[in-house]
Amino acid sequence: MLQYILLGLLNYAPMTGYELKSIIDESTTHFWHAYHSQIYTMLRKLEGDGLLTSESDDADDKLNRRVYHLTDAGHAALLAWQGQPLTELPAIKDDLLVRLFFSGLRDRADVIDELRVQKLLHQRKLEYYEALAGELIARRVHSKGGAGIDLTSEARYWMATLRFGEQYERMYIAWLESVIAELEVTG
Amino acid sequence: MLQYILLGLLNYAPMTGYELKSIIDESTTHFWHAYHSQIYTMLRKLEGDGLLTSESDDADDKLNRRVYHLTDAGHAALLAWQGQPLTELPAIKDDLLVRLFFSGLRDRADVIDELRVQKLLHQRKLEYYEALAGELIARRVHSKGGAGIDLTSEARYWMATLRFGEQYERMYIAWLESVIAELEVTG
DNA sequence: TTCATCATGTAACGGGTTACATGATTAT
DNA sequence: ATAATCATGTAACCCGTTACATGATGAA
Repeated sequence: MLQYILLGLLNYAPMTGYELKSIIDESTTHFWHAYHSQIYTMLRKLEGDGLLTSESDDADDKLNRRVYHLTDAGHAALLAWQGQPLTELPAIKDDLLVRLFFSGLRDRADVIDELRVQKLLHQRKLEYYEALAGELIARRVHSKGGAGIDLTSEARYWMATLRFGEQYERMYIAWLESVIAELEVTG
Repeated sequence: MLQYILLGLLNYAPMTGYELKSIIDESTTHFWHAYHSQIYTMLRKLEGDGLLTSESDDADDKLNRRVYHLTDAGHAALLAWQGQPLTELPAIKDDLLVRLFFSGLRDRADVIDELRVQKLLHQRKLEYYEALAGELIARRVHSKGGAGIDLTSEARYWMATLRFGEQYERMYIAWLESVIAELEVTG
């Protein structure tokens, strides 16, 4: 999956690995994160496969910046991936649910404490998403000066993933509250 | 994480790898799945670490069934894991969100088709969860013959993870519907 | 007898995670 | 000066995934 994220971002503009990492950390990281060690390794691999080219431009650039560009083959690979729609459900892996599943042995108070910490973390994440959505909208208003009609097609999809994040966090918080309430009330 | 699932299940009763796999496929698989190749390998490892013992009982058992038991050290490891509460958010990895994020280049109709397929899959999953919840409740009613008051502490937590699954699917379906609606309406 | 299910393993490969490693530039 | 940030890599380890491999039992 990481390879398609890199191809997808480089389709917007040529970039260095560092820039790719920064953009990922502000966007896809919420549904697909990656370490810089993975990114640099994958960029070299994609270059080897002919999907990218790189230039370590300017002899006077002592930072060894390496700028990657999408090749025609890379663009084709991106389109090919998009042409094969997902027909399965993405799997969930969630440590907290595993822990909760086996919590029959634990002190109820300890379980409640852990759930309360999770609730706080999810509330913070929700606030972060809401701030991000606000920025995206502000940027659009600023560049267009009008009411919210003409999102570019990219921004429309970015907003959709952000709304997912918000609704996911709201669902998670509501669920945590219901579990906490049930554990608190019953003897 | 798999190791704690195995320790947690063997805390209920001694079992074979095959039985563990079957139980996982009906319970934790919704938030943590595992292949049989992983399970058998991990069981051997945990035995090597002294957390489990195994007996390939009965010389007349030609199926080579190997029954695993939790040791005292294994029980202690389970409690130690439970004693260190989660203080981070479990990461999300979701292919569909990656695909949607980069869908600006695609035909809107293709995107809508893919989202509709996802909606169907999530609806099926939701129905599956609802059926499972019904079974859990029926089993409780049957064993107690009365109104829903005395879930064992285990069943209470199992139901909580099931409710998570239901609410997750409902949130996902509602979100898909909103994205589909937005894509259908706008030119 | 043949198929589904029971039952247990190994091997190869790929991807994720942590740690190691180095050095330049910019702001305080 | 010194810390934060920019910038790029390698290596070891662990885990997940797919495929290979074998054989017994029970039901149709």
